[in-house]
Amino acid sequence: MDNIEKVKENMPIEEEIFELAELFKMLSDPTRVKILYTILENEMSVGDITEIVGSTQSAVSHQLRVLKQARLVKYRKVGKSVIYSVSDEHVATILSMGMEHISE
Amino acid sequence: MDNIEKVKENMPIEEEIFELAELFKMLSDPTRVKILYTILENEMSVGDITEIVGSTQSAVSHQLRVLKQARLVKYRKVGKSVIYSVSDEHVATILSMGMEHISE
DNA sequence: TGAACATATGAATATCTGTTCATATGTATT
DNA sequence: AATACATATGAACAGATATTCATATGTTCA
Repeated sequence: MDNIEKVKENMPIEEEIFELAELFKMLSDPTRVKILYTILENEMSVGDITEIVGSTQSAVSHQLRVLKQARLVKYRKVGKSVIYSVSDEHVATILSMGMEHISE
Repeated sequence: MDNIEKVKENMPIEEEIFELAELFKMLSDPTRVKILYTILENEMSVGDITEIVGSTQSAVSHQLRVLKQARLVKYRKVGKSVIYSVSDEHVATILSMGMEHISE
């Protein structure tokens, strides 16, 4: 068996490759990364996230929707506010892996 | 000190956020992910990569350039061929962290 | 040197993405 | 009910991105 066949066999299937790329795509925008860091340890309202991230309310809301669809964040409603948090412990791990990589 | 201030203090600086997003952007395209999986364990010529990835030679070459600029891959020339490999052990870790995340 | 091969590159194009602006929706308060 | 507040949403736009096609560059071998 040559190398090419060996690699082909160990290659994740098309769908996994696609989903993986999709996951990283979620982390490929500075605004989204900031949002995730913001709510990594504390849940936060959209208003607070907006202030911390330093973008507009609309932009933040749009990005929260993207993150929500990817199931990277969850939310609960409290009165007029909507409070977001990271929905998955892996997110922190992946972010710090990445951070470790770039700080070298 | 309120929560907002606390989060702002722990937030990575703008440049780190940007670089981090940039790193993940490299992993946000299926073709690039496939290329990286291909050369994760064995170095491979562009021709072999092209066959494994199942794209065109040109597309693969363009993406290799992107990965090269991000210093995620390195290469050596052997005769007419150029042989690429992953330049950083972290890449494997980040990929499998991501893979672990999606397979749940 | 010339032909064949391997890879890189540039231009063009179609698609995707993030932001902005305006406004809608939903909730609390008076 | 009317107003103020918090968030979401849709359309439009500008910029980015991946692929394709054609071709250039560079290397080997006859």
